Amino acid sequence: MEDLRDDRDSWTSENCSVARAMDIVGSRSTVLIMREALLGTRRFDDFVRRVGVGEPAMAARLKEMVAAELLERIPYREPGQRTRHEYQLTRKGRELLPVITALRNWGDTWTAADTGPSIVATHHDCGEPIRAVLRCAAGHEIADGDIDIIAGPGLVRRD
Amino acid sequence: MEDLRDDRDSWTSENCSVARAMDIVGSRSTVLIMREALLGTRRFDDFVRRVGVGEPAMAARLKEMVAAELLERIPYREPGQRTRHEYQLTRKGRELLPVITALRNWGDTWTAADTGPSIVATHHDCGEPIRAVLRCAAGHEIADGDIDIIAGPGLVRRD
DNA sequence: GCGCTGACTTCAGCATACGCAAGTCAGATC
DNA sequence: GATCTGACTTGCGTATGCTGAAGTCAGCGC
Repeated sequence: MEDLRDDRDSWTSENCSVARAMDIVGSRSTVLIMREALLGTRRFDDFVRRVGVGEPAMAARLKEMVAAELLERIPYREPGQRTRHEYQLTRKGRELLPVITALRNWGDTWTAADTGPSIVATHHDCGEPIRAVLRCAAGHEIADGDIDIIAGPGLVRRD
Repeated sequence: MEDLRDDRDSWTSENCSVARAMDIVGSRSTVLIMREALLGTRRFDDFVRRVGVGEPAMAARLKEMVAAELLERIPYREPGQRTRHEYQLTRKGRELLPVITALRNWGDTWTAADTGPSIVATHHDCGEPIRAVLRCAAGHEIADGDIDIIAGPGLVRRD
């Protein structure tokens, strides 16, 4: 099987999933909102306070994220309160957890404060810390050089 | 063990590894340059052509990334050519692979073109496709609700 | 029907990111 | 010493992201 890296100029980066993903979650505040949402935050002013971004920016970001279907705007009502709206993660949003986790792992390793990480995600069943790792569909763990890059159905070749 | 999500307002998001990571790799073009670097690209004009960003932006980005120690600027010389410089991944840069992979997985699933993904990373030994997954240090695979969030040494509490 | 509150919106103003076009610069080839 | 080329830099103009301060709006409690 030919490895695409051997002839990098025979194909283009049109139709790149990384680029399309970055068009959606490419800004700093969007990622930090996802971090908070994955920690359970749902309300506008909690997002504002915990992410540390201003109200206008937050309103704009949340609107984008609802449009991108990362979040859903859902009415709720507490007893004796009027109807309000909260922002719940969709499945599409929840599935960004490996991205955020990988980012947190990397940040913990390479940009750590001298005090160490502030929070640790652990496995509920055994208490061991959780990391994002590479694994193949057969269950093997992937070491650094063990990867081939092959053509998918959407590859755009150049000739 | 107390789960920090139960009392989200008792601690702050200062010292957040995700935020610090985003300060370094938070822009679209930085991520796309990392994608190319992980595919083996090393030279200035190859980056310009393959990432699809202009020369001024590329020069600025590469300079930042060298300063952030994601890339190293290394002199090389081809026979009959003058000395030039290429950009090689450092270990710090190479360890962003799980982040990029998680992002590509997510993009393939949720933003796919109708044609399907353009490239697939496979395990060299068995040929199966590779994904970024969550795993705990004891080797268990992590399902969606199986995560606790506990305090790390660097947590900043609010009182 | 008035105040309160959470959830926004509106309005400057600034900083960064990017594009395009053109210019520079160093050194190997001729 | 003129030419060529890869690797940038300079100089614009535009778009996006953010901040801070102030204003709006929809009800529930009184």
